[in-house]
Amino acid sequence: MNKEKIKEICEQYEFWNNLDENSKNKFVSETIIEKYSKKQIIYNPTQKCKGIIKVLKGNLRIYMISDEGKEVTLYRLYEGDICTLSASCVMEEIMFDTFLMAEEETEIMVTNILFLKSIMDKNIFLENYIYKKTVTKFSEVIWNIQDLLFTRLDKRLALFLLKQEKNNEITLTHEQIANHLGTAREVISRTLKKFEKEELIKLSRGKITILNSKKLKDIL
Amino acid sequence: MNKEKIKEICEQYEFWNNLDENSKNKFVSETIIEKYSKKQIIYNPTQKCKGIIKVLKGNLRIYMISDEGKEVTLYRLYEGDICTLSASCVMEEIMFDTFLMAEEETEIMVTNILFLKSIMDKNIFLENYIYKKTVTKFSEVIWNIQDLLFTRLDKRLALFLLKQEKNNEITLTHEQIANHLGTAREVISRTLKKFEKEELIKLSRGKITILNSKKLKDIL
DNA sequence: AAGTGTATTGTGACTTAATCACAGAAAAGA
DNA sequence: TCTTTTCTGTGATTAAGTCACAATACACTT
Repeated sequence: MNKEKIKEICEQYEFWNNLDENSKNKFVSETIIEKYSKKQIIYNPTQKCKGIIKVLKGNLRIYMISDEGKEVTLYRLYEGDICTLSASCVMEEIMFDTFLMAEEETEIMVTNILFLKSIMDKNIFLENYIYKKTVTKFSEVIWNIQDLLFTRLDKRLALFLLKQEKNNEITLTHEQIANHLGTAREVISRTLKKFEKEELIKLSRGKITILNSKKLKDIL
Repeated sequence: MNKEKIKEICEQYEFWNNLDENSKNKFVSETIIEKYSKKQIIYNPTQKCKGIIKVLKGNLRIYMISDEGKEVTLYRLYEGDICTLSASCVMEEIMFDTFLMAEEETEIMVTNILFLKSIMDKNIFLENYIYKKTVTKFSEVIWNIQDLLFTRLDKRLALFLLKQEKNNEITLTHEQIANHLGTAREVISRTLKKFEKEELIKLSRGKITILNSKKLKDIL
């Protein structure tokens, strides 16, 4: 019965109709559902490669770790998204190690990498699908990094607040915001304090209230 | 006779044997050789898409320009390298604009994009080749940016000097070095001056001489 | 050889952001 | 209520980018 659900989701893959009947069946049987709890690491470079992941519930963070131990978030995946970096061992072009963590209670569907490898040699449609998805995400990463390099932090923060806001409220800690924007918590705290002094927002523990979204937009 | 040379180079493409005879001939006839002088812009986003480029001589710089007009170099291509970003219009996944400039006297081979588009729909091997090459370069970009984000400038500069050195000499201006490392000229000048005071290098106009490469390596 | 213009380098002053090191406040748990 | 943990605030310091301009070296003319 679980397999039925898996099959249904697998059939949505663009390359699905380019697989032969045999491969289709094997694909489903080589695909499993896994559940992870908040902050649990799904994949790290010391483990053997995992395979293609599809997010069914929750969200994932893909990040790198520098020599000094600092993390850079490359991107996040949400419900319905596909992760190919967890299958990076089939792409010899990729020369850096990534980590994968569940940010929330998360449910994913994983297709075994050895199986994928075995059909990729015969099926270029699958290979192409993986590379295409990877280009999409890398393009996103490069775009974000250019923003990070060139846009002042107050602008980025203002934009982030406006994007996250629901009913003029953002329920995130400064730590979490810093993590999303790729900076340090203190910097966020200070900038938020500056916004508060200008009466653009009101701060409280774990929550930010937007008081003047017009002026906040002016920062952009 | 020029076409003979072009054909010869085209035959090295990995996807070549996956083209039919007709496409092979058309491919050659749709491929031309172009020459550019130093600092000449080969491609900018306002132009229509160019096509796949192979560098025959010289080198290219691929870069983005921020809203405020600042440049970020994504990567450079040298003899034998292939540029797929100049064909980014066939990859809808790419969401940023890039520029292409000849850094030296440069000779390139360009295959017309409209022709490529027409066979890409029928030929997944070509499509896959382009995506694969793009992943390779993007992987490099992400790697470089992580270095830029996390490694101190003096380290990166020391490494750069050691890499560029020929007979303990580097014949580049501070401006050029800054451009390679993605920073400002003043910062390079100051850091070099610091190195000179520590007697690691000797500075002269347009030239840097390494005096103590051991100590320079210690910085890393 | 002197004069002129351009490219290159040097440097002080200032700003932004990252980092370190705490202190204090708020919430959660026992 | 007391204790512990999480979150926030803030000063001090440092790295790097930015602005503005001075000083030098070289190339080219006359």
